[in-house]
Amino acid sequence: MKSSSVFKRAHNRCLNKLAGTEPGALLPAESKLALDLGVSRTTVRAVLSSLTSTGIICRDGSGRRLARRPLAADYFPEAQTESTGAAVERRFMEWILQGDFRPGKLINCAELARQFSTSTTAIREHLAHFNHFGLLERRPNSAWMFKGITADFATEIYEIREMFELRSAHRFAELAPDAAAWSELDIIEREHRQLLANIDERYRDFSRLDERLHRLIHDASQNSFVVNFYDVISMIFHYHYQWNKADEKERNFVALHEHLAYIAALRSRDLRTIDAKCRAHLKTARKTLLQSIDLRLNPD
Amino acid sequence: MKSSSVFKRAHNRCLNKLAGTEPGALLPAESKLALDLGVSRTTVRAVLSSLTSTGIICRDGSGRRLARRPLAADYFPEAQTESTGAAVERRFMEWILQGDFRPGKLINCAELARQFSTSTTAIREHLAHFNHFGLLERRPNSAWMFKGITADFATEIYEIREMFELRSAHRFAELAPDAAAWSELDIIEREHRQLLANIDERYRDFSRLDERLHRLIHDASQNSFVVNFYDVISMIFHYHYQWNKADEKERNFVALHEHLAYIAALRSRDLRTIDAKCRAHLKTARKTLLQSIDLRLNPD
DNA sequence: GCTCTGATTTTTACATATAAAAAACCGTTT
DNA sequence: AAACGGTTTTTTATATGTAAAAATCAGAGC
Repeated sequence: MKSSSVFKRAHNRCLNKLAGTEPGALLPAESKLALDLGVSRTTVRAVLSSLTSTGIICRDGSGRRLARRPLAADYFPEAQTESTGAAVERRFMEWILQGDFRPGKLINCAELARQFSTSTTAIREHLAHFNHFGLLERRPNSAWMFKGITADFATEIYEIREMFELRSAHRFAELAPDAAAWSELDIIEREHRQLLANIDERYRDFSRLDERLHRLIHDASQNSFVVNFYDVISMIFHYHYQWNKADEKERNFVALHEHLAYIAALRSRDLRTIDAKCRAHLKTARKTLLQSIDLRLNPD
Repeated sequence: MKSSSVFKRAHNRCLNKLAGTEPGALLPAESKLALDLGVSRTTVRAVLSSLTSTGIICRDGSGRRLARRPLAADYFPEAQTESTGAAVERRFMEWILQGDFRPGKLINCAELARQFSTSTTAIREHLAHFNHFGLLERRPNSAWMFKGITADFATEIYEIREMFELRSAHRFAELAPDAAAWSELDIIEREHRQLLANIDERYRDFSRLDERLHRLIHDASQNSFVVNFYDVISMIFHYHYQWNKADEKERNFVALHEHLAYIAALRSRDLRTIDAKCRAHLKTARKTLLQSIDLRLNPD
């Protein structure tokens, strides 16, 4: 059966909205809330009905009013707001990064389903995702083969990444001066400087900023294959950031400066400079990833 | 329940092998046959047991002998050898190419399952494949959106294809002179010339040759992302070949000559010439695809 | 030892079943 | 008539069930 993660997520998001509302105030219409929370009116009604029974809101004719401010205890635990699919993908990545799986290892979904205590249907459907990422290879009527993450895999990914990012950076430089991307670049640059000013406490915030910058650049390619490919990079990086904590502050410090040089190059619109700064940064990023992989496969 | 397409395919392939065997001859061991037919020994035993009961083979101690030559009536119909998944993918492509689906059209899998008379599970699992190809967009808890095949989509694909194929062609030129790919290229070239000699009758065989040449070149990239991307190209082309029959002979004639120039460029190992010939051919191929798309979206 | 076949166990592919969520439908009210 | 809330219908996500196919086990013969 389906877990009610959509309901629970909407419920928590609704509480967040209500936290900024004065008690006694009238709530928006159901359809407005549905649009706002990104779910169907059916789910909104389920949430409102739940909030009524816990006494957070009360009916007033055909409308609803906030009865009291929501408390921390009114929220569903964060873990219950994750959909089964998202949980499978997260757990799978953690599983292959933490367990020691050599490339070539066979993975059967019956066993995985038992280990993750879900159904084989959910496993099958979501492992297909990693098949597309190149992490798994599906062999019909048989077990899946775990293929990476090896140094070769990283090299292949980076070969594509460099092609795509250079192309995207060129496109970025060609954007009209009034394009929204330029002001987003300004904001990102400012956040880089703020992060550098507090590097000692905030160095862990780098990865989110890294994602934002590179995604902005890739978006300029206007090519869905390029944009989708960044999802692969992003996923691989996301999980490896969690693994390799060695010299994290120093690495992020260097990367922040490389980003600033890259941003300046984009602003100059000089393709040669852009290529140079982009390549320099990607080279460092690849080195970091290869280091993480080496650390994981050959822990000292 | 699972269709026995694996069994039926193995059964037909086994009959093909037996057609070249003298009656009375001893069959290979079960495990040898399994390896040969690419299925498990369990399936081989099921096939052999079936062939025994139809009197095509007979037991001889612990071995088996061919009793009579197989007839056309002994084969399972071709349609039954297609797995459910493959059938769903093929039928879906035919459905979107033949029906008039404008980009943005919503597709729900419940309806598709009814139309294709399979289960929603099979539909869901295989539509995910087209999600990865960029033909569909999955919207959680809701219907799928059909995105292409539009002119924009073709342009995006060709942007990537050009990047990947130029890179692969360079790698191809750098292969050692004794690499197997060079002799495969010789064979492909010879087949091009043979096809050109009989262009009037055999022009339809071009698409298979096209696939072989480009796949050979992409393989030289040694990059699984590049190789996998060619699957997308291949699929799009495969279905559009079936659609656009206008000037087919002339188009294939031109393409064959472009291929020969491209092959000669690869042999010269001169990167400039390779780039020129590769670009020229891809430009024509893109034009053909765009024409097919236009023909489909705006039939005269 | 290795290779073969026969029998048993496990896994995969897919159909079916069902709660969660979306969508559609339908009077009311403004 | 557009917006709203109540109700009903349909669809999605996923758990469960099962035939097909793979994998494993076990004994026989060389």
